[in-house]
Amino acid sequence: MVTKSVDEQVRIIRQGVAEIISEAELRAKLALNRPLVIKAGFDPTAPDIHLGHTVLIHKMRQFQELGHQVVFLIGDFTAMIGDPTGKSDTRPPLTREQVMLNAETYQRQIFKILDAHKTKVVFNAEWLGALSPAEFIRLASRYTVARMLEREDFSKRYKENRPIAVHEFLYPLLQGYDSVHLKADVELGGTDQKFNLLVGRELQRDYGIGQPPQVVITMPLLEGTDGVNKMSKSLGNYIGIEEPAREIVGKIMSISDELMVKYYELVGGITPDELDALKKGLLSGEKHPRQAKMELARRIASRFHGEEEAAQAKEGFNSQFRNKEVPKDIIAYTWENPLEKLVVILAGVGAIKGTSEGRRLIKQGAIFINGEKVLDTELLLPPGSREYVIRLGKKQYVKIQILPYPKGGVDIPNV
RNA sequence: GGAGAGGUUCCCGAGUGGUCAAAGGGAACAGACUGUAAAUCUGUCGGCUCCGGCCUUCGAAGGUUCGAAUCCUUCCCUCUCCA
Repeated sequence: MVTKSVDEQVRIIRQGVAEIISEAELRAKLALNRPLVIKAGFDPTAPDIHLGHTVLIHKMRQFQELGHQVVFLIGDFTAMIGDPTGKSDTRPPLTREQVMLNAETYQRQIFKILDAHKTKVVFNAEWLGALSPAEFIRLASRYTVARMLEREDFSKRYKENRPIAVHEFLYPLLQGYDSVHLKADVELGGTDQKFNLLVGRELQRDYGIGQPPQVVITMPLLEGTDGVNKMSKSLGNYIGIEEPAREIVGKIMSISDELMVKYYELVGGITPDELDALKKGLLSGEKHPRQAKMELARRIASRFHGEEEAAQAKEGFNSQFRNKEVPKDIIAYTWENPLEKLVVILAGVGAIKGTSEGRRLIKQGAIFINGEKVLDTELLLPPGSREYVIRLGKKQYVKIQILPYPKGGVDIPNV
């Protein structure tokens, strides 16, 4: 049921978007007062999704809350051809099994944001796989090479004499054909998808779907925790939504203040009014950025792990970093050879990569045993009944108990 | 089919016989400063180390040499241009 006025809807839809092509057309569609078909496509290449992916999903949720029909399209057909975006390494085409497995993961994860009952999940192999070669050629004939080269990615590569594989031209066409098939009213995508989304518009017109072509809405790409590059697994700057709550909280607390506002806007799940209030509060100094960030962290953590875990994560974070307390649940190890070097033990249990790293950390004053800074890189750890609580850097803690030789007889020096 | 360019440490990229574990930048890690902010500054950044060094690395395999990332041979891979 669509209940809100066009103006109200537009205000919510506009939150955080990069571009709407065009807003007038969007208004016209909204004025029809029927649930619109909102399409967003995802490649099932990622085995699990991170916060960056959820930008689109949050936008979908807003549409869903406004009473529209969101369609979560899994590009299983396109994924089996292979990834065409020249930026990444050529990926080996996925097998049917991998695609299905990844698709399942998607479904498990997206419904933490979307309402499963109101979401239509579709696979494009269903119709793309059914296209005959003749229909395929017909589809390819709808677009010219010159127009394809309008795409920034293509034209740049073309000018720079870098290769463009023929099948890469098919990608926008296939994606656009999805819009034809689904009779999409709106297609959502990242800003990097703009060209593809526009092709969908043209194809809809060309095929004549009996309604005005889709409105294109692009969303900004969410920067990762480094604040510079777009969030991606390969860059290691991502926040996975299935990561432990404490990880999510920790990572969000480490982002910059500017980025925090963007996160609020794109994945915070808040209304335009709430966003305005937040910005004002930060500007006037009424709201401390740290407090706002913690609220965001808790918000996001609780979405994926529930209130309770999020609250625990928050508490754990505060006690560790604010009150400088030793966290409660640190990994405990036992070590069976007494009189071993600390660096060897730490490497042995996997807390560090190798003894060289351990020596480096000690030299840099980053290792503490029971609160005391370790100064000697060759320090031996004597056995004892008590566990050593070892801190490495600011974040990492391990507990290690050194077992004495069963027969005894070894001198136990003091630390 | 013909001509040419190139594959260097996590990434980009310099290096064309010894002074090369290999410039510079980025990432990463640590320290200072803090709100575990960000930014900035400093340090580390192949492995091992008795801190003297030792071992392994420059697409792969051989070879020349006292000595090779650098020269030769073969092979694998990537790219461009011409047809």
